[in-house]
Amino acid sequence: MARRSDHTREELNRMALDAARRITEREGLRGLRARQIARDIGYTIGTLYNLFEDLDDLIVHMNGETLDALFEACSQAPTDEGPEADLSALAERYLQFTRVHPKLWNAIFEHKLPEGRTTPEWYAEKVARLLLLEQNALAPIFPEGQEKQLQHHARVLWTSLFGMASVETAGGLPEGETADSLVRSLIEIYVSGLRQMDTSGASLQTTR
Amino acid sequence: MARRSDHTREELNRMALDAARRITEREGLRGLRARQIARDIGYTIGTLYNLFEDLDDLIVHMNGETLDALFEACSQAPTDEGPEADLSALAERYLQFTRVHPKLWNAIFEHKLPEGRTTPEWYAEKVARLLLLEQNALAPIFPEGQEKQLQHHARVLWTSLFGMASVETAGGLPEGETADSLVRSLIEIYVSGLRQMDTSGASLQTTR
DNA sequence: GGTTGAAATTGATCGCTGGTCAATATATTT
DNA sequence: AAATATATTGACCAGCGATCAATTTCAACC
Repeated sequence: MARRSDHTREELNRMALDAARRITEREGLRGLRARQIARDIGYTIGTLYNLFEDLDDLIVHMNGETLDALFEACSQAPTDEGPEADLSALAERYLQFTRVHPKLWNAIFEHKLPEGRTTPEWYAEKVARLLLLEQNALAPIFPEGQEKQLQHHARVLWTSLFGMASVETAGGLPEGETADSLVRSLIEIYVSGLRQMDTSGASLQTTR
Repeated sequence: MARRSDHTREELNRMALDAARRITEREGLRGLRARQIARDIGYTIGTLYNLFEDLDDLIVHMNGETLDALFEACSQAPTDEGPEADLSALAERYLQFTRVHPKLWNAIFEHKLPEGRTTPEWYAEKVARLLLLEQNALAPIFPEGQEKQLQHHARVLWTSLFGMASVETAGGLPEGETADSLVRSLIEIYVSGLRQMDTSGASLQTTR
């Protein structure tokens, strides 16, 4: 009952996170049990707690990998066909991911660390990286030196996209309505509104 | 060890939901324990399970009351000062509620019923009722007979508002940015975009 | 007023959970 | 070969949600 050297620490980490992902995809965060992960990778619970501080830590790492996969999917979108097209393409990839991996994606927002604990720095970076994609797609709308406005409006679109995806995965849309259709209107109308403000000089106003 | 008749069944229900709400406001859904609720109302766990089917059932009822409170708060907003003003006022109430009761509001979306169970009918109605407020505020933009478009665009704004509130309560906004500021841009720009489409006749297009 | 049946309340109990840790076995270093 | 470090185990703990037989009280009826 001890060192098996069947796998390196890195391999065990991989195996555990893969197992956790499989369970979460199938049963959601609610069905994720430390004991099941351990069983799935052929080790005991003690070994699992030698790899991760606790279940929260493991989930944060799993969610980090989900953010990576989401970024990977979103990165495939073209970035040179104009703001409306680029934003739409980006949103399409995003929503496709949430539709293929609803429970995995949900886990990112369902999971709350206990009072007083915060996500590590690298986690915030994975989140920020995604927002940058939106920002880049929207950038052509704004002249140089309006970074603040660009960031602001990119965030408007990004948080809205999140809301739509969230409501869709929760089954909160009626028959005939989809997140795609909502986001299509959002991009079309919001961006045209932005352009309008731009030509009328109104975009110089602060976001207050 | 039996019938105390200190309280009616209705009173016990109230007490239990109040206790659950207090705990959730303080510690979040994660910290909500059946035993603690029972302790707080001065009864044992068996009695609690005589009142509610299980913890999920109790949480659904608690969330239902949160939706009621949210509706109450949102209903206070004026409804006769034009779409932009009404939508802004509505969003303001909404966001104020999420800021005063972040964990309670979060519980609505954090809580997932186990596979195969669905929320009761009255719950869906409480959700739908809120969306109707948004729809009413937006209605003046649309001529008679464009109910479908109205519903669609109201949903765009409503899901976006949800996304912004959600990101804010999760602490996902940087210094200097707030859900209010995001939602202000959204309403201003989206509604002006809608008006634009209207006068150009483009609003006749389907939402596809 | 006494009897009876229904409803409420209790708390021991169950199977499970996340998490700990002394004991043990293997690998690595000396 | 001995000593040290590390990995692994699984019994163990407190606590969880949930169940239910036993008990007590209430309400209805005669």
